[in-house]
Amino acid sequence: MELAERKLKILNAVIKNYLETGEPVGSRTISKYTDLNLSSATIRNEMADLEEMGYIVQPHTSSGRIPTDMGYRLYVDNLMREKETELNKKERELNEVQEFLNDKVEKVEELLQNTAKLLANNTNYATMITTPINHRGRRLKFIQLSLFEENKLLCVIVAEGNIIKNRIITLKETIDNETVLKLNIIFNTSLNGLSLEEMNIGLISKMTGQAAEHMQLVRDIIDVVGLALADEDDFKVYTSGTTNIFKYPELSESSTASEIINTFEEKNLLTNLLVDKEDSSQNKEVIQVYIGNETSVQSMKDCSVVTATYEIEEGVTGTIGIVGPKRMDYEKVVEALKAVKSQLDDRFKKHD
Amino acid sequence: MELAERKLKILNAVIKNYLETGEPVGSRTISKYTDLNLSSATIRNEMADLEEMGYIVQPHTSSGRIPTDMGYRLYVDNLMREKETELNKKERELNEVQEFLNDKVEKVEELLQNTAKLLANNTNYATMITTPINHRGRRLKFIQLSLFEENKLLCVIVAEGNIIKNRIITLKETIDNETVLKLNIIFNTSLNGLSLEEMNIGLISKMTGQAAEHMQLVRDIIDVVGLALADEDDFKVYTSGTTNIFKYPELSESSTASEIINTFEEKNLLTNLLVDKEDSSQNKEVIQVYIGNETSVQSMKDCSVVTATYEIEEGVTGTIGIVGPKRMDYEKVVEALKAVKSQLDDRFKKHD
DNA sequence: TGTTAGCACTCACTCGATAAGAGTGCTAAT
DNA sequence: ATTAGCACTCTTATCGAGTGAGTGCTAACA
Repeated sequence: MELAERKLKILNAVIKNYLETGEPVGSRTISKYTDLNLSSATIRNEMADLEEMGYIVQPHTSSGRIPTDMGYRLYVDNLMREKETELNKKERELNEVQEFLNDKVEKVEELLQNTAKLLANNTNYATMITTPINHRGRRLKFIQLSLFEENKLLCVIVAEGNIIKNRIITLKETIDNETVLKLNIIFNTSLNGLSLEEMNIGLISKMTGQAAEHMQLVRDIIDVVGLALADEDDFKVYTSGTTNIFKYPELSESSTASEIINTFEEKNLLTNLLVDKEDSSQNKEVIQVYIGNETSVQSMKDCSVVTATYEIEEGVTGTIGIVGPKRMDYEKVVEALKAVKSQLDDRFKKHD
Repeated sequence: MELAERKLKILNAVIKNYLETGEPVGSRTISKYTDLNLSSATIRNEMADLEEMGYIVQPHTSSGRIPTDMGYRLYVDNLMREKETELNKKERELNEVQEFLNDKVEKVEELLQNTAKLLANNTNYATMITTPINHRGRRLKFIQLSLFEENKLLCVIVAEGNIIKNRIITLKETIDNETVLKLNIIFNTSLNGLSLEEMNIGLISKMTGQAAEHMQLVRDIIDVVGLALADEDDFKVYTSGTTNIFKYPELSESSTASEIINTFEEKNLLTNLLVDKEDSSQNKEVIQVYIGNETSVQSMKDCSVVTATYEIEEGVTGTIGIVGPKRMDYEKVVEALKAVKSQLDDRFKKHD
């Protein structure tokens, strides 16, 4: 069934009003604060239709209407206008972000944490942001072995994208510095540019051949390198503004709040909010909105989650997420996410 | 004024009972569930005295009594018995901890996070734990420079205690591998074993003398090393079980809970809970209890904080903390902290 | 045929009154 | 010194009445 123009306008008005107030909205309100010039009785008829179609409901007989998940969906997909009229405001926000992000933040960790905080403060919702990860297998760029103690070998492993990992190998045999130098050369000439999968048996036997006396050590090092490349211990989720959810009565009830906050504390639960959409990779560009049960994370069933993917280079992406009540200000959130996303993209590219 | 034996017993009974139930406790309850064999009327008289002395109060006229902060203090300092009778139970817990901590946890980060979680699950309070930090200035143990890109120099800095940091210096001039080798030798012979303060002007000029063409670079590297040694970016606070506070009605009210959880989210606020006692270093061995306003962190005024310091080697310590309602089970908490502390101490010493 | 005025009805919410229950302080008796 | 007894206080739960927002439906209207 096609929705008539007028119905859409009314639905839009209902949702807009509900987003602001959080109270069920009645026919009289719509009739007054809308340019439709219709009496409340007419609005009532239309609202009854909209209810029958599933876009709005009454919390109890004879109260105003609130949007259903389906109603929100329609709003987000078709009704919502991004506030492109308020260009100056948008630009102001952009500048603020820009200024903030350019400010003496050297470490990625700090940058991301600050971004989350900025976003939380500006939106009044809970936010999260992941470190960027490489979806294609990581390649080894450089390796440096050094003997820094009698029997301890430090392996510094630099992967593509200048991701640096340190591993310490405790030696069973003693080796001299000359050997270390030799190993360095062997490893850097043989392994560089290879991904985990490409380090195969043939290669290993060839390398152990070059350093016959230290077969075992070479194997150990390759193992360590392999594990280090595969290891995603540098994948982290930063959160901020968790307690913002207390600003929304519908989420403040102790059991609800507890579940949500718990999800934010258990970072691995949080990633579920962010990964499932990696699969549906139709368009990473776009900002995704998950309403209520659409999130597949049970504890978020009363929330909406809006995510954006930022990409610091081909195939290396991270996710930014905002969690709030279903009646969140989608326009503002989408706008803010776009601003932060684009700044983040730029920022990384500059520094690369 | 000295407290008579009987008053102490009654106070103890009041507090014990309140810890369990969270409800104001009346004279009748005490009279029945205590071996004093006194009527409720007598208890009432004694309780009136105890109230006058400031150990207990009535939330409103004609209700039972609850302990004041002063009452809790007396309890913690003098009345509380550690459950040494229940040796088997204690031992069981110890074993559980031990088993848990020995289980395939390689990285410190994971170990600490797991410890926090274990403690939170066992106590039903919110927990936190800091990484160990060195209170004496850190010394440089080893440095490794390598050119891993045309104009990018990787500095791997190993400090005492095998704390490893990576820094990347973007070069203004180009240098060859030979120079890097030379620099490595200069740095390792000149700087090793020195703390930040000992890297003085004289030393720097001597070093730039040895590598005359690269004065600026040498200075830059020394700067980077200095910053890296001073930088405590590896100081982290891990938390767990924040949402446990919802299990206690007196903390569940949205505004109270929000403040507490917010403090847990802002890790730097949390450190305030843990550092102020570093000063009063009389006895690090002992477990510290902060009741209500004693914590100096405003948001924790309705909570008690119990902390323990673990030491992985002379001068390198971290802190474990438990936050709960003032009516927390102090005995259990102290016991649990002791168990975890000792396990943690051992664990690190073993691996060193 | 679409729109509107009018009206009866529903439901949540507030407020006050009432009753029950837990606990106290005080007095007088033991 | 201890205790029984009693009047008193304060909280909490429950109930009913009153109010207000909002609806659905019907009948009149353009």
